[in-house]
Amino acid sequence: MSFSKNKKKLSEHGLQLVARRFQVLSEPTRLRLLMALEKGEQNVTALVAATDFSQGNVSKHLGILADAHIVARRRQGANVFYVISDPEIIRLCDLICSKLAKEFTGKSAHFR
Amino acid sequence: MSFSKNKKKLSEHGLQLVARRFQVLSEPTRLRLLMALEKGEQNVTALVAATDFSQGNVSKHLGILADAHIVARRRQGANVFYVISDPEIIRLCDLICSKLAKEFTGKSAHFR
DNA sequence: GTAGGATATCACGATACGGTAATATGTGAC
DNA sequence: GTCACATATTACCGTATCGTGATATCCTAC
Repeated sequence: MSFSKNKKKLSEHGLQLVARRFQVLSEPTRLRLLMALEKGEQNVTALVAATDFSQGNVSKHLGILADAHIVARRRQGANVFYVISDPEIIRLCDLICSKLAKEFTGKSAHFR
Repeated sequence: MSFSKNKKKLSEHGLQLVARRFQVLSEPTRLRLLMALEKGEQNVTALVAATDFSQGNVSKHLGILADAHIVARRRQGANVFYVISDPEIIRLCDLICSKLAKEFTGKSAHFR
């Protein structure tokens, strides 16, 4: 794993950054929020309604996604709107998803 | 995030599977082992020597990677050889890595 | 059979993370 | 200014995970 197109070796710090990026994507709550954001930009209240998570919890996870530059914040009056700022992340999730689907003979057992 | 090419919604269970897959990739130790395995199939002893992790720790993490079908085990006498069974995972790591590199103005600050 | 190397597993303590509930901060209407 | 709404943050607890050290299992040579 070069983790780099020019085949340079990753430093310890670089490795931790990559690991951290994966970790941000490793929580069902955050993935659910990203799925909700696929429909487009939404404020926190809408995301709370869409996911049935608590407001504080949604806000916390959105903050984590924003810190990782996966979503972007935009304040508009009293509302804060979030939007997916890195669409490639979605392709990445789809890749994992289709990969997992192939690992099951009953492919659609976990999807509907 | 459809997480599926045919745009079907992910069930709760499916979501957890995707999250778990990302979680497996979210540990520096496991990423370092994958980097070592890029050179080709190796047994546990070689991986311990290459990484300076304890033998028990290496074995544990290899087991996690094997459970996720990212690496494959092959027993040969007293030795057990591991090999990357899903090369696409490496491309995925490289993608994240180059993505991170772009987020820093001093791109090569964390790589050498 | 025994001995030794290679690998896996177990028990433990430390640390990190997620969810909840409460509280704080920010914003616009008035 | 006050009030109400929207969002962020904090403190707490429960749980999961990591690394270590010791031990157990597996395999081969003899």
